[in-house]
Amino acid sequence: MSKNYYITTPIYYPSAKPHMGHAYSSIVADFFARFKRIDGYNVFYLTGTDEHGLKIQKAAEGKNQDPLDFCNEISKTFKDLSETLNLSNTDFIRTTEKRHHKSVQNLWNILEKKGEIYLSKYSGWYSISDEAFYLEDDIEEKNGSKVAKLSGSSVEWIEEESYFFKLSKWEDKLLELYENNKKFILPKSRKNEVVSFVKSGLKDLSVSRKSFSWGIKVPTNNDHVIYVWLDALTNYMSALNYPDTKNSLYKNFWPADLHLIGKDILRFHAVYWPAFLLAADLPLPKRIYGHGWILSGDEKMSKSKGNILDPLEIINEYGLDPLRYYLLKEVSFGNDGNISKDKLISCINSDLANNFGNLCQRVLTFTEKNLSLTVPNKVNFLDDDLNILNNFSNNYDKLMDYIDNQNINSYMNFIVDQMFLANKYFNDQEPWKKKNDFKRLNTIIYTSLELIRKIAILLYPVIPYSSLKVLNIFNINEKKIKVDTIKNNQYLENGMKINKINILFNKVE
RNA sequence: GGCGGGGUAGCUCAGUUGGUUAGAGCGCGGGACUCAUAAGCCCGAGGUCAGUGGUUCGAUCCCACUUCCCGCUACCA
Repeated sequence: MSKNYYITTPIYYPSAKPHMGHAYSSIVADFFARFKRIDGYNVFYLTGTDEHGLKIQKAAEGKNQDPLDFCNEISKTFKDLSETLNLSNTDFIRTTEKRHHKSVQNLWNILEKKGEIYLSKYSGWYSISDEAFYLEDDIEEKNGSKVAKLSGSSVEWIEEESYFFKLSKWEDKLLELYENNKKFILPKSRKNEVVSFVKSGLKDLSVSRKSFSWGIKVPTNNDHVIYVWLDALTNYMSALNYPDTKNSLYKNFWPADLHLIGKDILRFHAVYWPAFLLAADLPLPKRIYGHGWILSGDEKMSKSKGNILDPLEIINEYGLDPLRYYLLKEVSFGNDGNISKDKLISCINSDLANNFGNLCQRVLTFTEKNLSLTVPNKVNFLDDDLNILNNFSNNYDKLMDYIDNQNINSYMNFIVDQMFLANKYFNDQEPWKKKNDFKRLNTIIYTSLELIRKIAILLYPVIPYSSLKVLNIFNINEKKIKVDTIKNNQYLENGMKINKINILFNKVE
């Protein structure tokens, strides 16, 4: 049986240009997608844009534009970002596409037919400027009019006809799901939040709006537009040609293995989405991972603070792979992380240039001078060689486990440890003093080349461009990369001609 | 307010199912080497593991309290 893996990013809301948070989600997802591919999986990696809703409609009106034209423009910036980030996504879905409309309306019809959706009235105190409803407790009387305590903006009583989804009905089933499937929501701290939220009681969810029109129409009542989250979440199935559940994409890839999302949209994915699917009697995704935010310094990036780090600017200045490497290694995955130029530069110089880049350089130059760029023959491993080479086979299962638990940091730590050890190995073996002992010299070089190969393979999901440059030394192209070859200590063919490379990472002064 | 998470070296973070000298990277000080992007390697300085009390032969790790930080507490997404 072939192994399949389906991973998704959130679909991004294109009310403004992409920022570091979008880049982060996408890069992390790309890391897993690429890893699974070199581990022999068929991978479907989906990203896209979520284009409906009042905000978009208003933003378009503000620019005197048709909403779709407006979305076309901004969606393209997200698509461009995918290219810039070197994402290996299989598809890019937009909720304004026909295939998605069909999919959402189908899901709606099922839910309505099953009696999971009913027509009623939504009412409450609404603040137009806050775009939010408030509870009785959250408003107060001021100068004779009702205002929201938090914002002080005036509220009015609004009643609107709306369809409701019977969310309350699924409370126990959801709790059961979280209980039986301990890793359905990760990290654990976020799971606790969701559980306590559901335990506190679920109310039925309003899933249609009459107050604006930019969205997918309720099939049985065109006065209503389907609630953006019911719309948006369904994208994960639309891309697999749902409602055609017989086609190979759907059959191979649904349910998703991993919905990777930011912590701010956890509830929609961990509560509403499984409830919709349960109600429609469809299989549930296997895992929801809510990652943290990328902060600038210690603060949330914001225009007023002037501390926004635009991913495109960073990439222009320092390159893509350094950014990818930084986000994956330096951010404690699951928690909020920091990025600053100083930290990025320090990371580039010490890890990429001085450590790994220089390792490649010293070994290759040495091979050039002493073996005319060929893989040595007559290799005879001693314990010193095997000790370090075997780290990869000895820790192989652990590495797989890290990936399956989204333990990116342990994975990265392993790589960094091997970089240090490889440099130390080369240092301790002092091949420059072994010019009279060819057998030993050859073995040291062979071992060093193997170490570079193994490290580069593990780095492929992290920094694909740079990894491929390194692997090209050994004529290993992208299609030939298989992660399990890191268990092989003699993958490199004796006598094979190898290719020189330029400086891999330039230091930033 | 309620529920949850957290406060570990100058900085960013690991870790301990309780057990002799608490870890890594970066930064800092010193040393030996020279294949290499003056990179790499070795050695070192630096922590009352937030505070107080308790359980225990023994707590950074368990319990209680105190204090500080953060998240969630539903229909903007």
